[in-house]
Amino acid sequence: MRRTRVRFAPSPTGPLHMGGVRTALYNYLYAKQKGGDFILRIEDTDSHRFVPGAEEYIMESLKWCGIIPDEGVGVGGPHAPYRQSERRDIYRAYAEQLVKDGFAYYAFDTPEELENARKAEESEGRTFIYNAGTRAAMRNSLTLPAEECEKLLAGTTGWTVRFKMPEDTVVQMEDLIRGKVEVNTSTLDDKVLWKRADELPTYHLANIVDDHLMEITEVIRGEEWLPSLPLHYLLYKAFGWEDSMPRFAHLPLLLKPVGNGKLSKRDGDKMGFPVFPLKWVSPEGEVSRGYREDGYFPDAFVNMLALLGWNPGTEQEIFSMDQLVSEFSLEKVGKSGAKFNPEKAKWFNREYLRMRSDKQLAEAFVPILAKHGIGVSGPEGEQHLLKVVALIKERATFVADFWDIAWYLFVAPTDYDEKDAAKFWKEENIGPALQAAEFVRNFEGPLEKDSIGPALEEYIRENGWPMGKVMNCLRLALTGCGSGLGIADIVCLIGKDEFTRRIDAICSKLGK
RNA sequence: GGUGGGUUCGUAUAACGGCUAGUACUCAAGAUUUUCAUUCUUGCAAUAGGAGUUCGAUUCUCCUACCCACUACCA
Repeated sequence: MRRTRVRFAPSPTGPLHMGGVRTALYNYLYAKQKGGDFILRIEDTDSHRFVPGAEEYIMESLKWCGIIPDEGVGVGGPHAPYRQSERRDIYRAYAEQLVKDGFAYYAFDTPEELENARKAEESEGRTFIYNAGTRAAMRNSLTLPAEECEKLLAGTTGWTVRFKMPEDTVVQMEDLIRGKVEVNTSTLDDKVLWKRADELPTYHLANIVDDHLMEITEVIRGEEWLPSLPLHYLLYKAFGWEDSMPRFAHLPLLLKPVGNGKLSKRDGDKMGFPVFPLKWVSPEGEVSRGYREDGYFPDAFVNMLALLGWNPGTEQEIFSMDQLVSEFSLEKVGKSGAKFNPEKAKWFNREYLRMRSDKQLAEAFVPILAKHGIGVSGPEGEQHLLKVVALIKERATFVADFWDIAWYLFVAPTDYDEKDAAKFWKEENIGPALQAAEFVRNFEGPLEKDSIGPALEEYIRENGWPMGKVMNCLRLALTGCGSGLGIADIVCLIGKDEFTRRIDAICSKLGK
């Protein structure tokens, strides 16, 4: 029994999309559950698509999510380097070996020639496939005389090594999620494995070689790789590595919330939700929002992502990372694409916000208060903040909501909502409200909700005033609008002096 | 077009071939509350269509439809 080793192998062509984070997460959960290793490998074999900063972004995203690699770029390990561009010397020999053993050949076709061949087929309504059916008509080491090949190979023209796809053979594969999958090689093409132009392998070769060398036991990746699985099977076979070939699991795709198609950056922009874990600024200066910057807790984000395509088989929805590690199973990963639901993402964050301690939330609130010029100092200030947070956490989805919900506990309103003022600041309400205010001011019991609240209510009831109207009149004075926290709560948190000032302020502003 | 994969309430999903197809989010209504929010209760809402196997099909098989991916010297 081999030690479980899985890898997450993103390409640094841009910011890591939340679907990629989910793939990393599933790999991580699988590895940790089996007591194995999670490896981060960077597949940067496409020199043209390299984007500066993308690799750092990937690492920071995983770190934020708590998906920590045991080995790989950024941490090192026995199979270093883990960046494929730094492993280029390794691949050429493997490509040559395949040629020598008859599983691959050199191809000299120029991009123009390939393009023409494709066009010719397309004009007849077919798709050009470079394989057993067509390779005899192309320029490669199978068709050209040996001397000419020698010459071309020595030249600087960009030739490639292509895999010699067997003719009309059914490849039988096993996917951990989908079961048996069969494909006939006649529909597959002779994939380029290695490029002379930049002396780099393509994904397929690098992937198989590295997975073999790094002793990967399970490959858990996105569904978009399923069509190339037969090629990968055949490569393992050609190398004679069948015995140690990893098992494969192809994850369903993450789909856009409405309509059809996979989740893309555009959807987030259009519908107002992040598609990336962290904020990303492209080299061109284009900004994409991130879950972190939008105020999501990493554990809430991870929890949400874990349930998008996987389910525990029970009705439990809230999982810590440790619980996910012990509960996760590939058997319970679904086969069909999962439409992402931004509302549910918010729900998860709301749940996690409530699970946070008042102390944690208060600490997170401090910087926001500071931004509004509110300082919190001393044990008294902290105690006060704790009380505020305890009161408002049930009403918020994000910590950033705190200010909108409770700003009036820190600063007095400067104006009053016109509609609410017209509704509540009426002659018949003002008198009772001012008397109620006077009652509050003279209240001699402890300034606590459970003490002053019932007393105030009783006072209003005794006088036969309409509770709602009087309370709303007071709320208008205290907050500037007709809805919000309970009056008793507000009084206790702003204190009698401030209470009095606000009552006086509205009287002078709105009259009376 | 070709190849592969997929299809249960709007969404995420549950259901050894066997109860009235369950749960969560959303939405709606009601209760509670001084308002709003919370909370609680209730409700709306699904097996894509058609054959077949079976005593019995959401589940197994086939066909159709639709969706997705792949079809690069990208990953």
